[in-house]
Amino acid sequence: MAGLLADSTRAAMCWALLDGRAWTSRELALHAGVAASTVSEHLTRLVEGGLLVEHRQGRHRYVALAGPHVAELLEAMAAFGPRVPPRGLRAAAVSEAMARGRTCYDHLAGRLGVALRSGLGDLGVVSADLAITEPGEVWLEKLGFDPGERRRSRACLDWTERVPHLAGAAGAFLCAMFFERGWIRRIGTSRAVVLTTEGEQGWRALGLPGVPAA
Amino acid sequence: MAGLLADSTRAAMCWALLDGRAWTSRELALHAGVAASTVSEHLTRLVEGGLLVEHRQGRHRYVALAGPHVAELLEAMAAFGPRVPPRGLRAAAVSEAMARGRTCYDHLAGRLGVALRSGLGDLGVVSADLAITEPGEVWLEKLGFDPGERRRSRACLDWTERVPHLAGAAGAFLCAMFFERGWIRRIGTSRAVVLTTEGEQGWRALGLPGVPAA
DNA sequence: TGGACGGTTCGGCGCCGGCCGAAGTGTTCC
DNA sequence: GGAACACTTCGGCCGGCGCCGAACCGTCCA
Repeated sequence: MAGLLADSTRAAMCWALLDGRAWTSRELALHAGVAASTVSEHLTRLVEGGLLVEHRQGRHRYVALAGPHVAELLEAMAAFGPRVPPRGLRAAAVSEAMARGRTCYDHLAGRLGVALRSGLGDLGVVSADLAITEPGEVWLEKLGFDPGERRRSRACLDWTERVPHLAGAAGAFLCAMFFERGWIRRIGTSRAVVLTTEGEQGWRALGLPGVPAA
Repeated sequence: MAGLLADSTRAAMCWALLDGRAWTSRELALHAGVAASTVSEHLTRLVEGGLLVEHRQGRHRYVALAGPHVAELLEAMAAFGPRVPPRGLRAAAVSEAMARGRTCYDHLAGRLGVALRSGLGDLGVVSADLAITEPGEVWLEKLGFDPGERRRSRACLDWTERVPHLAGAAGAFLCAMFFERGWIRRIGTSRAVVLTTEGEQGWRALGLPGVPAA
């Protein structure tokens, strides 16, 4: 089973899927730099292994991570790997952008994610264990969080910061809200995100301390 | 990095080390059914990869898991694997014993571990998020738990039950206490454990509901 | 000071699996 | 209907890696 993630090409594909979107087979082939036939075989194995789910539509085959648990497993494993410094100016810039803030499947990670978590902790919305407190639930509902969703939040080990951050339903909700309100913006098509000026204002308006440096 | 766990021999070795003890190179070779030279190479790679730590003593080389995080990663990955039914009566018996109750590195897992967790939840010792509550802390201290230890408990995804159970300092403390008081006993030299009759009495004496079936 | 023993290093064997290109299937668009 | 396109299947190549046995190095014990 671990063999599924052992291959560098498959790992690259899963890593790309961590942006939470569904990719087409061709896109993954381009991204991974291998032939379409190779990707096809890999995808079949990953789907059979339960790591990915597929969704066929016309002549396209869309694949996505099978769920948040897969994303969390991936980031947890990445936290193990040897911290290889990126080679080249361009790679270093990309790496720095990712470390600053990024999406992790459906929630925020990187320094931005950690800042959000610690801010929520200061506000008393979540406990030190990343459980949502009762006042925190009220606070979230005011923002539009549906209490019918699973109340249980989840910790997700941050790949760059090596610190847990907020995942689960609440993490996904806040990330979506940040996007909707234009508080964060993707850098190109990557997973990296930046806090916009509106985002900084919103950050303060929520009462969150310590606006993260841009 | 994931390649370290991809090989079945290395996986078997790590799996054996999940009992929390330090094994010698020879024992692992016997267990895995490969030559000593092969094990030696595997161990070197696993140690370099940070999954294992070694401790040389005389002509022996003891290896153990590098920490609880490794154990949790292993069980989390095992929870993914296809539930292969064991082949043969003997294998089925072993599997059943493991599912009933076992140690997971330094804490309890299996149905016994899950029963413990839910019992602690009913008592209000831990929250639904497996965080230790304030009354829970008092409760644990009465049993001899050192509050100086990290208060943060950890969730560990149970391999057989697919449900999180109590790991971390509190989980390790309770498991050690159960052993000391003779409430649980290892079956042979395996990770599987059984609740003794003293254990059943103790279970009730603690006020835990639902004594797990023997 | 031998011999037994645990562990390591090295050379070589064999298999597994990732990769590609070519041919084939189904879909969409003109 | 035909052409372009996304994807799949198949055969074959090749590199990597797990495995072993043999030789070697230290440690422990008589």
